[in-house]
Amino acid sequence: MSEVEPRAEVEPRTEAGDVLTEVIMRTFRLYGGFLEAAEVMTKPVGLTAAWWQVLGAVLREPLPVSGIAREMSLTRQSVQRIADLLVEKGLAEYLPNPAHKRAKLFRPTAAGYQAVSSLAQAQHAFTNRISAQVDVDDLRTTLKVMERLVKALDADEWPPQDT
Amino acid sequence: MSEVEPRAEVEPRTEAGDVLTEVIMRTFRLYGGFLEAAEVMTKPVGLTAAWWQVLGAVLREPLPVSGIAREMSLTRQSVQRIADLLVEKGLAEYLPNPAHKRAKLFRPTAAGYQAVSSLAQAQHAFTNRISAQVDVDDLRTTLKVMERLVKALDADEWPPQDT
DNA sequence: CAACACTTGACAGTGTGCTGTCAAAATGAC
DNA sequence: GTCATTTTGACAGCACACTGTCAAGTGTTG
Repeated sequence: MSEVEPRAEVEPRTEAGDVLTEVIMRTFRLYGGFLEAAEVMTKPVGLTAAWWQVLGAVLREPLPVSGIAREMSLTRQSVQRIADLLVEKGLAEYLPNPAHKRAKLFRPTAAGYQAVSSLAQAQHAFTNRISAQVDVDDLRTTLKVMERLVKALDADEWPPQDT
Repeated sequence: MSEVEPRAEVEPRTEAGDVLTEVIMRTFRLYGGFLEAAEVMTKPVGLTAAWWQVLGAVLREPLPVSGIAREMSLTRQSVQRIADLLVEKGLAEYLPNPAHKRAKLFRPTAAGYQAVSSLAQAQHAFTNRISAQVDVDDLRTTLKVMERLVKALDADEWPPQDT
């Protein structure tokens, strides 16, 4: 066929690539929609989506702030701010950490547990309601594809070609 | 069957609901991943993901800031800030609007067009690369499901039951 | 034309996440 | 035990999107 032209090489847009572009746009819309739904759910309980997430990370066992950040791949600083707010609102508390003098353990209070468990209710109602409107097998396929995509993205540190 | 117990009614967690919960978590991860990819792509061009989005909205025809905001369901204020920055960087400009004295028309400059078109290249390379790692039919199914979910979310303004 | 409602840009403030820097505490190597 | 490295919390600053308020401009209606 024709020779390679290394400079003017125009990327040819595959069909799969076009579908993925559409998927990406839906991902953004869904992200917004799910976030909004989370805010609707959390409002009556007096939380925000972010607080819910942080509180949810320490339901099973207390963790230092930096540990929470690591577990959900956020920065210490973001989690710290929210954790302080949660303590201020009485939904969580800091415990002395026998293993580390600075890194106090973070844990929900009774009020915190109660808020989260009532949110779990709302969340199940929500996911049941929405998922009832799609084919379950297709939904499983979707989950499988999304897992593949997450993996592909993680592996795609955009290796600068052949270096 | 058993009578209705309107108060203590515990939501029973359907299987589809559980799958959707997983899908939601992947949605958040993918959102983060795609956003990061966009930032990697835009950095060499001197843009950010948000700037790209705003610039992309006026490729075909100039629009006032409020029109852009409306088209991409953002607030006027967010778009205004970015539009001002883009003008400051010489990537876009304001034109007098014959139809409205205050609402100037926003449009990319030649430099802006060039930046966006080079980004289109990078974006195609990216989507081709990633989409090659999943089954195309499954990807189409995913798109279909996501469209259904977007629709379901939009319709789910959480109508307070029967009011 | 006058009075009204709506749109628009400007300005101020909030929430969420990020990066960067610093010092104290903990850890690991020697 | 000592010293360099890493982890951690605290503090400061930035990007992005939001809400709310105000005045100027536009349009609609009587």
